[in-house]
Amino acid sequence: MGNKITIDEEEVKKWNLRMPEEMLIAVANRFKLLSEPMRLKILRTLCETERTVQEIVNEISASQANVSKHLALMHDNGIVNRRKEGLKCYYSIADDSIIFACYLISKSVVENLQDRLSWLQKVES
Amino acid sequence: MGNKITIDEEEVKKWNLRMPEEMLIAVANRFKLLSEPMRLKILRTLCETERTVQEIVNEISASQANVSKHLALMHDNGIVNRRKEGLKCYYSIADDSIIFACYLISKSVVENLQDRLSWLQKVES
DNA sequence: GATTTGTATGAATAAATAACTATATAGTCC
DNA sequence: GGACTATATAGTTATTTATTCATACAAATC
Repeated sequence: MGNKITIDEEEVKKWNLRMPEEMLIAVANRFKLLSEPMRLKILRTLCETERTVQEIVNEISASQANVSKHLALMHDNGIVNRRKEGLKCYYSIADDSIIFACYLISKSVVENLQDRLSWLQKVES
Repeated sequence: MGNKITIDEEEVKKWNLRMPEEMLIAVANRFKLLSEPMRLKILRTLCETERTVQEIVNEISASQANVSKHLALMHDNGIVNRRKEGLKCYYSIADDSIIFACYLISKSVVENLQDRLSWLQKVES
């Protein structure tokens, strides 16, 4: 029946606190990982369950080399897990907070679009 | 006393749903905005309250031109507000979900670092 | 051991962009 | 209008990186 995630707003504001430069760069790097549509597509396929490279290649239309490189990058940065089984290599999401961030941003982007649409409708009428 | 933000996990999983290509690109673009340390620094100064360009330039050490460009970019993408008052131009955060995302990712990055540290300590001992 | 299959990697190319310098714009005050 | 201040913009450079093609590696099967 739907688990709830609860977060204290006070805690959110702590992001505001001074943070060493390298921490900030680490955060920026993590965002950079999420800033490519192709990687978001890959992560989306991993939401349901782990997948092999080939499965991902088939789902999204992209070259094997490209998918493999993106997966390697995400693995190096600890946001996906790798599990080898014979020839196949299964990848899965290692960090749920990333999916959460995707959800937040998606929602915000949609709301933004909706606002612009309703504004357009007002202007047109 | 802290307000609580509550989110349904079921809803989070909806990110998983098919999403038109352009939406995905919009989400990626928003992440890209957050993927530069300099922009995170700027956003951080805006967390407390609105600020002028000069105030930001003084707080973080960066050139006026650079700060101005980053602000323009973020304004064009709707994540900061612009308010002119005479010569000065006040910027503020337009989209709180971005701060929330920063919080989430920061937390995850810190935990990740802590894990690596404790792993290192185990190895060393 | 040779072949096949799944995945990774190296080199090359093209595109995006952060930062800098110099300059322009725009509002304020004399 | 002229000087001054705050902000924005143009042009340039250097760096990063997504993608492609070709090839290497590694495990399984024959």
